[in-house]
Amino acid sequence: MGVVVAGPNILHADLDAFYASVEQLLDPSLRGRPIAVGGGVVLAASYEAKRRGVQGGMAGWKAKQLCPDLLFVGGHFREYQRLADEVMAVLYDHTPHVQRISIDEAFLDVGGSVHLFGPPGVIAARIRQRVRDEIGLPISVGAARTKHLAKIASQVAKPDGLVVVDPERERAFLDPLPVHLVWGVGPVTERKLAERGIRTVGELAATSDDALQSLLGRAIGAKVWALAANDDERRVEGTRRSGSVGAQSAFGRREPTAELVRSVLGHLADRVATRLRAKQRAGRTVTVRVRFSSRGAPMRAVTRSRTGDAPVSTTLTLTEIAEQLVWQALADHPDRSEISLLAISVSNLVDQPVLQLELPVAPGGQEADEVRPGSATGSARWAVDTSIDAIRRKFGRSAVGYTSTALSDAASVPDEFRELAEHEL
DNA sequence: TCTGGGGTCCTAGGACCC
DNA sequence: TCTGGGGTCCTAGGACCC
Repeated sequence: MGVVVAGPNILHADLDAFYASVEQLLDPSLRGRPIAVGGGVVLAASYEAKRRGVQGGMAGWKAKQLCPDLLFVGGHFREYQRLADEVMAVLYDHTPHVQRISIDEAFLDVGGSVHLFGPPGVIAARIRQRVRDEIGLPISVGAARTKHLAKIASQVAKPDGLVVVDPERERAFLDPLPVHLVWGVGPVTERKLAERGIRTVGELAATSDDALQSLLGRAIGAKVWALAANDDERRVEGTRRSGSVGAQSAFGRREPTAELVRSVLGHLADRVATRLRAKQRAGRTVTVRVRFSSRGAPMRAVTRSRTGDAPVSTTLTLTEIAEQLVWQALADHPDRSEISLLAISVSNLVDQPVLQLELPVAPGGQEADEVRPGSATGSARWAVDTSIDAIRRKFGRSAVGYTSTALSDAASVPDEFRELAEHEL
């Protein structure tokens, strides 16, 4: 009589060097060559480039230094979305329990599918084959008993591989791996652990929970320890609704003039508010971020936020609040003369159906509170915004809007890239 | 020649309430 | 003439993820 052990029913499927692989798919002359999507900054690098030390997020000039024959290609961002959606459709063919966690990766629970398709390893192989044959992209898959193990397995499987972690071999699989593969261990935590001589997951698991909590903080320490100890109870869920909506823009070193601040924030507020309205959401908290540029030293960013009583989703109101907050942040740092990035984020989201907002002015709503959708100003702004939304749906984003395109020359990333984020996963 | 854009979660201190 | 303890919300900063 043996103990029944759950099978490796959780799959983590992760497209390899996704943007770069799409470019190599679309243009066969790029195959086998070190390429990077982007320019000023590397958004994605092919494996040929990664082998030479090029990494995502790296400055373009640095990547070129490491790999002189690196080829920069502009991104086909709409293709990324389309192809990733096709891949997800293949995943859904094998189970309805798919949790997409980014454009190019997802967890699957195939426990209910084994009677149809065979054991998890067979399902994983089948998925990889179909994605390769039907779409033309390499995808790595990890199969294990928990999400954490499956995720690590897919990382170990890369590029273009499959790793199944047999439930009896989990400890042997985990112990020799480097700590940075544990979810939640980034560069800072990795360094702190290394200072204590902790480099492998096995060493991490052998450290006491208390010691980790005092080293890393209560929550992080407990979480990291639990994962290293192979105690992961998380289930594959549906895709969650996001708790905030934001946008940012980097524009190089600039003096924060009223014109610059107004035009950047107008553009950002337009993007954020449009997305909020499309989701029928609005948020009570507005947060802005200002990144100061400084020569030599690492860049410092500060945030300022304000939580109001009424949820915001109109472009003009969001612009006004953001402007006040940015000037507040600038006033707090009179020594800094140049900034390089502005961001707006709206959180504390609530549902705000269109119908509710189209109701007549609420009693007492005529007062000065411009934020309140029931007020005269709020209604007028809402009406303007929904008209613009409708025109754009019909004729495209550039058909009408609040702000000039003066800044688009300076934009380092095409709007298409930003739109990737606007697509609901 | 520094470093894109979209998110989540945690911490710590303070205000405020009971 | 001193001061409890818990809970919630807000703000700011930071680590981390893709």
